[in-house]
This record gives sequence, C-alpha cells and structure tokens, in this order.
Amino acid sequence: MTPAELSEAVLAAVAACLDAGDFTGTRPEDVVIERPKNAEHGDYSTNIALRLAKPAGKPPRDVAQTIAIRLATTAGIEKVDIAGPGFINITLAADALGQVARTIVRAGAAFGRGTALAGRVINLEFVSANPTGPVHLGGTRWAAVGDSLARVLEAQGGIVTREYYFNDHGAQIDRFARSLLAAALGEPAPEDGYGGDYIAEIATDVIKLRPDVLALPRDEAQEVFRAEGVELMFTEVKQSLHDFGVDFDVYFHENSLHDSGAVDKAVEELKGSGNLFFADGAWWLRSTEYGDDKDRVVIKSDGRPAYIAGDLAYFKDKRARGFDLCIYLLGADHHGYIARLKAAAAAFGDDPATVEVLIGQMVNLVKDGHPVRMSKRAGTVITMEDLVDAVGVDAARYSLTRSALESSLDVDLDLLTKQSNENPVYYVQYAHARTRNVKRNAESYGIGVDGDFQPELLSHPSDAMLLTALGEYVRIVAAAAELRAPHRIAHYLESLAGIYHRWYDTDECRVTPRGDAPVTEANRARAWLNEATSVVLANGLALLGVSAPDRM
RNA sequence: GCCCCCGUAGCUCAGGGGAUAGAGCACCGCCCUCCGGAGGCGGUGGCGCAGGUUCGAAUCCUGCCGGGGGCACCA
Repeated sequence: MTPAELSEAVLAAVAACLDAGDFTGTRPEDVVIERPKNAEHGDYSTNIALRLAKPAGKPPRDVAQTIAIRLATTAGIEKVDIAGPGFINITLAADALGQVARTIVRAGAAFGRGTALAGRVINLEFVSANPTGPVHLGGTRWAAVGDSLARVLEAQGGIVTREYYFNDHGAQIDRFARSLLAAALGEPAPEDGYGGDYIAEIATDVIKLRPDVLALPRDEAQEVFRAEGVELMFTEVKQSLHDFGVDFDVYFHENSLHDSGAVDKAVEELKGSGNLFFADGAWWLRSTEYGDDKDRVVIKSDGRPAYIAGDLAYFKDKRARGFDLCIYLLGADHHGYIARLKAAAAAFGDDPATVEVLIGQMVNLVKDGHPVRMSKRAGTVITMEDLVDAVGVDAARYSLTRSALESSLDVDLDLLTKQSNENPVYYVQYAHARTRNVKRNAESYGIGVDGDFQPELLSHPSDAMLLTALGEYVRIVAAAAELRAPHRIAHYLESLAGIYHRWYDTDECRVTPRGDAPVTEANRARAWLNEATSVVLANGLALLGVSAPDRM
C-alpha cells in the first residue's frame, strides 16, 4: 500500500464517519500522510483528526478514535493507534507495505512521476547571463537549479521549454566590443570595460577569424570585434553549459527583437491600448499598479527604447509562442524586476499570475572563512568551468542545487576541493553504487527480480523503514514541483541513502545468504527491495542532473 | 529612508502549523567471521531577541538586532 493509496483509505474512512454522523464537517480535499520521525509511531501517520476537530466541535482524540475504528477494518492495515494530541498512527501489514517494492520496480524510471502539471506549457527562463564574459558562480547556481527545476516540472507532466535570454544589445555590448579592440591593440582596458584574460583570448580569436580587422578604421574594427566577439563568447557559454549538463531549448537573442522591429511593434501596440502614457518627453509603463515603486520609462526622451522595451517585446513573443506559464529564475540583484515583468504581462492583457518570478539569493565566494568579492579585475572571478575543473559536474551541481533558493550560499573553493569526498553527493551516489553491487552479487546466486515476490517476507523493522521512505518519494517530487524547490529532492535522497545504508547493515535483511547458507525466499524478497531502492535513488539523482554510478 | 531574502549543531544546510527540531561533514568512543568501511552503532552540540495569533510556532504576524541584495530616461 503506497502513501497515496493509504491517503484514499483515510479519506474514505472520514467520509464514512461524516455520512454516519459520527461528527460534523465537510469532506477534506486531501489527507496528508506523513512518515513519523519516531518508528514507534507506526509506518505512517496523519493529523487529519486534528484538522477536523474544530469544525466537528469535538476533542481531536475523539475524532481520531471514530476515524480509527473505521480505518482499522481496511484491508492491509494492521494496526491503528491514537497518539499525542490526536495523531492517527497506522501500521501496515507487511505484505501490504511490501507491495510498494513491486510497484516501484515495475514502474522503473517512471516511478515518482505525477500529473499535477499535465499538459501545461511552461517557459522556464534561467541563467540569461550577459555574453560579455564566461558564466560565473552565480549563473552556475541558476544553471544547476533551473535545469533541475525543469526536470522536476517535467516529472509532473509539464511541457517545459528551457530558455536563455541573451542580452546581445545595448551599452554593455559596446563596452565589450571596445574592450576587445583595446586588448587587440595592446591598449589598457577602457575605464568602464572588461579586463579579464578571456578578453585577450577572444580578441586573439577574432583576429584569427578576421586577419584584416586591425587594418580597418577604428569604428569598423570595433564592429567586427562586436559581432565576432559576441558570437565566440556565446559559443563558449553554450559549451560550458553543455559540459555542465544543461542544454537550453531556446537561446533567445535580444538583438533579434530590435532588428525585426518587434520592439517598435510592441511599443506601438501598448501605446494604442493606452498602457503607456507620455510625460516629460518620454513614454512610461504604469508599473506602479503592479507593485513597482515607480513607473518605468519605455521610450526615452531621446526617442530610443529603454531596456524594458526589449522585455516587453520579449514577453509578447513568449506569449505568442503559447506558454501557459512563464517562469523567470533571477538572482536577488534583479528582485526589482518582479513588478515590471508582471506589469508587462498585464499590459498585454494577461493575468499577472501567468508570470512567475523566482528570486534566488546570491552565491558568495569565501576563502579561509572570509568573503571574497568576486572581481574580474582582481582575478577572483570563479567561472562555471573553474568550478567543474575543481570538483566535477556531479559535486558542483549537487552542492549548488542542494540549498533552497531563498538562502544565499557560501562557496569555499578550497574547502570544496579539499573535501570533495565529503560532499553529500557521494553519500547518495555510494548508496546507489551499493544497490548495484548487491544486485550483481545477487545475480551470481541466481537471485533476481523477475520471479515471484513475496512481500510479506519483508517483515523486519528495517524493511518497513526503507519501504515507507521509498513510498514517500512520490510526494517529495510533487512538492518539489509545486513549491519550485528542487533542493527537496537532494535532502530526501540523503535521508533515503542513510536508511538504505542502515538496512544494508542489518544482518537479518541480507539479499545474499551468508556463507554456505541456502538462498531463501526472504533473500529474493529483499532483492526486490534493493532494486526498488536503486530505482528511486537513480530517479532522484536524475532529477538533479547528477549521475547514478554503478560503481565508485 | 523604502523593498526583497536570510539568521537553526563547530561547519554546510534541511525542516509545507503538529509528537522528543534532523542530515552530511567535523570531534570523541566502538563495529572488519563472510552482500564494498566512500558504510554502520553510540556520544558531544542548536531555533538571533522580544511580543502576538493558535489546542499547538523553527514555521504565521509585529517590532528590534545582525548579515546579504536591490531602489536610473544603465543595460
């Protein structure tokens, strides 16, 4: 019996109570089934009686009692206890609980998928770093989290487009072009320009592509450096992301919106619909109506579009592509954009709820316990490639995805490198490798998961512990999707890995017999449980974009 | 000044109003007679402060203290 099935059973018991007039109230829409922290509290527990007590006008324990009586008759439920203020603690029969292993093994890679977002067409924009340099630590976090979130949303049936908005228009690109030209001419970097080693490298590469470039007049040369340099930078960024396991479906170029006239068109449309107003020689978007602290200029008084004009055209484009939901994953330094983006949606007649902005807090670089300001000039910028070179993709992605978006993250590269073996990812990966090793050993005894399975033989408390933990996975994935919180997967996996390691060390729960002992049906049943664990660990790691190794 | 996020174990972090607040790492003490010790068992150790809401608060609300990030006719 899975938690979902148990939830149905509890719901049915509650409904029966209400129908019979045991207590009054309305039927709850769902019942939360939890795994108690304390094993003495049964396999699963629910607080439904505590929630129903108030409308029922009865003490929670009395409500729990009436539900428990009906619940106790459900097939597969061995014991129902009332505890504490009114918790209903449920112990399942071993065969009913053991079925979970079969369910998981049969479902395989599909186990944990849900339908909460079935058919929803979602645009998830993340990273979107300026193409004026390599992706640094902050962008790397959004790459890891965003891709994992995309996987989690897909696991709930969402149709997700991973999108990267490429700001290849405007002043920072001018600075980038001037910086490249300066480097090529051996001049110092411009005052407001970029100065890292990568600038010189790209300048050299541009010259390789266009040997004639330095013979051109300065402004023409700068244009060549702009065009070729951006392209080279873009290729490099894409490659880094690919090596990191993150591939975007759409790389959207801001410049294309300006070139195609989409920006002008969007602005005209909004003028026509009265969503822009004219004041002080400029055209403004009334973003204050959506929580902004001031209205925003869309067309400057010199007649040129402000940055937000591109955003408006971009949103219009996304909208035309038919997304039900546009999610933006932005760094904390962009939190002021929320109101603007919502205002953009509203201006085009969309429900602002179709725009969802996730704000992730910053990544701080730390050395010897002290924060180090990342500065391109000081050479203290850590790029995605640096991180991957130092600890590898799995450890990098895991440690960046493991924390909630709302918490800022300290990364001490020395510590991370030195203690890379102590990264929790290895604890989880080792658990998976162990399941595979057990499987290999079992097969040499002729123990597989293709024959009979007798779930009632999974009768040890360690079996129950592992089975209930595995059953919870479905809820964890659903919650991670609903709350846009992929880090929950990581923490669940760490907990599952611990439970598995303990199960493995439980002498009574061996998959292969000790010494010359004969293979028993219990060994075979535990092979199913081992395989189920393997499946869940692999599925969970896949949602994080981390490999599930067969050996380590 | 205004807005957003955070403050939980020595460290990195979890904790969707529920039971005795957890994990990994670090530290101390154990477990190699058999599925890999990258493991297991035991121990040390914690919710910034003050109010409030609630049967019940780490969680929700208010204030304060501390840290981070924003507040352009820049992009």
